[in-house]
Parts: sequence; C-alpha cells; structure tokens
Amino acid sequence: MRNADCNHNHNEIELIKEITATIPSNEKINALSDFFKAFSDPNRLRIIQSLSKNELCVCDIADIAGMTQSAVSHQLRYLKNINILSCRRDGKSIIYSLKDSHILHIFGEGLIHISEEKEDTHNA
Amino acid sequence: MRNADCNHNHNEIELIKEITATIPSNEKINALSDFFKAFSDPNRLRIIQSLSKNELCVCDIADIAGMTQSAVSHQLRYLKNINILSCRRDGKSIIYSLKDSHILHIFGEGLIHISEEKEDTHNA
DNA sequence: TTAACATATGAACAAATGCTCATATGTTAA
DNA sequence: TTAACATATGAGCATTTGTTCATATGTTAA
Repeated sequence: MRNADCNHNHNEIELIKEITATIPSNEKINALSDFFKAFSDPNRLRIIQSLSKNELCVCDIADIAGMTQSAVSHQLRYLKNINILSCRRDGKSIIYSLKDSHILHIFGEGLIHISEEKEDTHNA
Repeated sequence: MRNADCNHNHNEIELIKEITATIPSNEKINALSDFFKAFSDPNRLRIIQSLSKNELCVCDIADIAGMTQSAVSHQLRYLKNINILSCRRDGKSIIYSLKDSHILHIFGEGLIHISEEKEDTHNA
C-alpha cells in the first residue's frame, strides 16, 4: 500500500520493489545505527580520538576529553557495549582501547567528508 | 587542572598533552558528529540506502523506507542541511540524491564492522 | 482560475539522550 | 582492617530527537 501514487507506471513500480529489496533487515539496520551513534556525539568522538594511538585509563580520557569521570564512565560503557572499545584492569585502573581499525578508518572518512564540504563552500 | 592525579609521572603527563593536542577543534568535532548523526537513525539509514543507486522523489523514498511523507520530508531537510543530499525539482516532484560517494563508503564500512562483530560472537 | 497533486513546515508531544550528583564497587598500600 | 584511590552505576533532570497532525507552499492540468 503506497503512500501516494505519484502516477507511477509499471516499470517504476518494479524499480521501487527492487530498491526496497536492498534495504537491510531491521536487525542489521538497528545494529548499524547503533554503531554510527558512537560517532554522533562530540564527547564520544573525543574519547575515540584520544584512544587512536594509545590505550588509556579512565581518568586520562576524562582529562583529554574535558569531561567528568562519571560522564566518561557512562560513555565508555556505551562504547564497550556496542563493541567499539575493550578494556582490561591494571591495578586500580581500567585501561580502555579501540577494538579494531574500522573505527579509525571511519573517523578518517568523516574528516575527509567535512573538509571537502569546506572546499565546496569555498568554491560556491 | 586534572580530574585526578592517577599518580602520573612527568613522561605520562607529556604523553597526555600530546594526545590532547591531536583532538580536533570544537568546530571540526561538531561538524563531524553532525555528519555521523546522519547514520545514527534507522530511518535515515533506510533513506540513504534507498538513494544508493538511484535518485528518487519524496513519495518513493517514503514508500521504500516505510515512513510517512511528513517524517521523510523532515529527515530529508536534515540530511540536505548537513550536505549529504541534494535535490532538484521535476514538475510537481522533488528528486533527491546522495551528494557524494563518501556516504556509501562509510555505510559499507559500517556493514563490514557489524558483520565482523557477528563473527566475534560466533567464535566466542 | 481552480482542483488535485507533491512536498515543506511549524507546533506539540512522547521518547531517547547525556549529563550531574550521590554512592557503590573493587583495588592497593599502610 | 582501614583509608585512599580509580572506576562504575542508578536516579533524576534538562535537552534533544523524531514523529504526528494540521496546514502552507508550489506545480500542473483542466
């Protein structure tokens, strides 16, 4: 049942069916949006960037990201739950690190995108 | 002014300063998080995927993504504002399309990440 | 010009988000 | 065991988000 007809002919209706078939399952789409949500908050991006070259304890991350211990801890839990970070204990500290290289790759792609955007604005 | 001392020696304090220096400016971080926010919602991901191979009018996108005309229109405006989509008029319709290939590249990276996650779970 | 279509938009509202505050948990040194 | 440190966690709260509903805007055909 379509939202509106848009005066489509049969060919177009076929095309729309094909495109609809390419949409990933709800499960995948939800996993994907949860994953990208990791990058959708400034403080989480700072946390991720802080771990790009080194593993760090919670209080160091808090210091670098300019956040309170509690706020960082909540975000670290979130990032760990969606499989972006892992952690280990070292004495009194918990040391966090990025789980794989996709994270930094995606971070980099984002940076490229926004820098090209600036060029666009410049050329406009 | 540190959140806590964590008993750091001078070398560690140097390292933390260096890492802090790698954090992008607030302006960049905000642009970046806004960009990734595009991918952080299931319906927006469906919209993006629907446009991966074709440009489409609003009512087709609504149909494919399973959203109302209004909801789609609001999201399209958001995605256009953050430079992910562009549009043109064709008669009564407005035809939307993805603005560049970074979008699909990042979408694909996300898919790779969540599929590898599944392998992890499988191996665990 | 008018009617029908296609899209955009503002207001309102429920749900999700991200923080703070207080406190709990776990570790180490004395 | 106790005190100090490092981190985690739950409750509460303000803000943001994403939707719906009603309606406005813009286009085309009659």
